[in-house]
Amino acid sequence: MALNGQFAMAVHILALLAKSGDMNVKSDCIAGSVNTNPVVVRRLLSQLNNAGFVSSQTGATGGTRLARRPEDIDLSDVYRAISCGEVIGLPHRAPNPECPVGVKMETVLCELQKAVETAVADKLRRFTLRDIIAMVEGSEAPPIANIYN
Amino acid sequence: MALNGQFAMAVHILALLAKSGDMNVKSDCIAGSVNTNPVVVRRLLSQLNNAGFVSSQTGATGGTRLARRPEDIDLSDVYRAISCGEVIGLPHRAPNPECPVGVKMETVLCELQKAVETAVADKLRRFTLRDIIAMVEGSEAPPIANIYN
DNA sequence: ATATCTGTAACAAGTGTAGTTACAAACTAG
DNA sequence: CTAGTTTGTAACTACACTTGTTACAGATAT
Repeated sequence: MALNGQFAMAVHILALLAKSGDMNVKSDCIAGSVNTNPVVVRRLLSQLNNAGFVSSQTGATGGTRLARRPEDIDLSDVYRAISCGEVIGLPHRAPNPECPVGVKMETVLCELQKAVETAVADKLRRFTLRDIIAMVEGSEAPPIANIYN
Repeated sequence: MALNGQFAMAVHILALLAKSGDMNVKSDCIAGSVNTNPVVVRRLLSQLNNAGFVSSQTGATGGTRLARRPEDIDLSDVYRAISCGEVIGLPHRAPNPECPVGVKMETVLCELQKAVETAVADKLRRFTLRDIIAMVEGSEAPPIANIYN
């Protein structure tokens, strides 16, 4: 399974909150849309809260709402806030230290990893939450075409 | 753990083979450098063989060698050949079909996934196996600086 | 006070990867 | 042709990670 199904869920949740404006949305309600358990939602909301994207209230009329404007949240921020796995995973066991190639490969792969991670962040930075809800709302001719640049 | 530790290992192996030229390299030897089990190496070599990157021989003087020139193999090909997981994983459970936002999110996230996957491939395409061994060999001033563009 | 919701801990279940052993098939050398 | 070596692959175990679920304490509005 995907390491970062969490990221997809986070975007889903944030879009939901963005569309709800100032209203407090309950984890039960979110879970209904995402089709999962409320606790799973709250676990993720906890991370989004720490990152300052949302703010939650306990109690009878509690729930969660967006803490920033949708145009001020871009997906690279979200990607960073959610502890996703790395795009290019490095091996668990380090290479044989007695093999000169192996030792060098370790640093090369590490640089490569950073390069790819940067490319992903650059791409995600092009999308704000506002763009996402525009895509969700516009049934015809969504700005999805702009994705490929 | 990382879904695609396999990709890192594939690059390591291919670099090793590239440096060995026409010589057959045994899975035991590769496993020694990567620091893992020969069978794990052979499993991965099997995928690289299917993709046409390497060719193997059984028997006494057997082993594996590169089937193409290092400058004709780029890392996006390798990434595609190795069955890595997706960069952005989509949720296993589909969203609630009765939630209009959820349904729309599914397609938006799918487009987003494709966009990121494309960005990764574009970045990896910039590196051939020849570039990788240049990085491994050059102890000073490797072309790693070129990674960030 | 009571009802309701969040935050978090704890646990079970399912899944995937890595490591390992074992063995058949293929091939070379003498 | 026989003996030795190596690949290719199946089967199994161990480990780690993610998700789903239950349970409950703390906070808050009515």
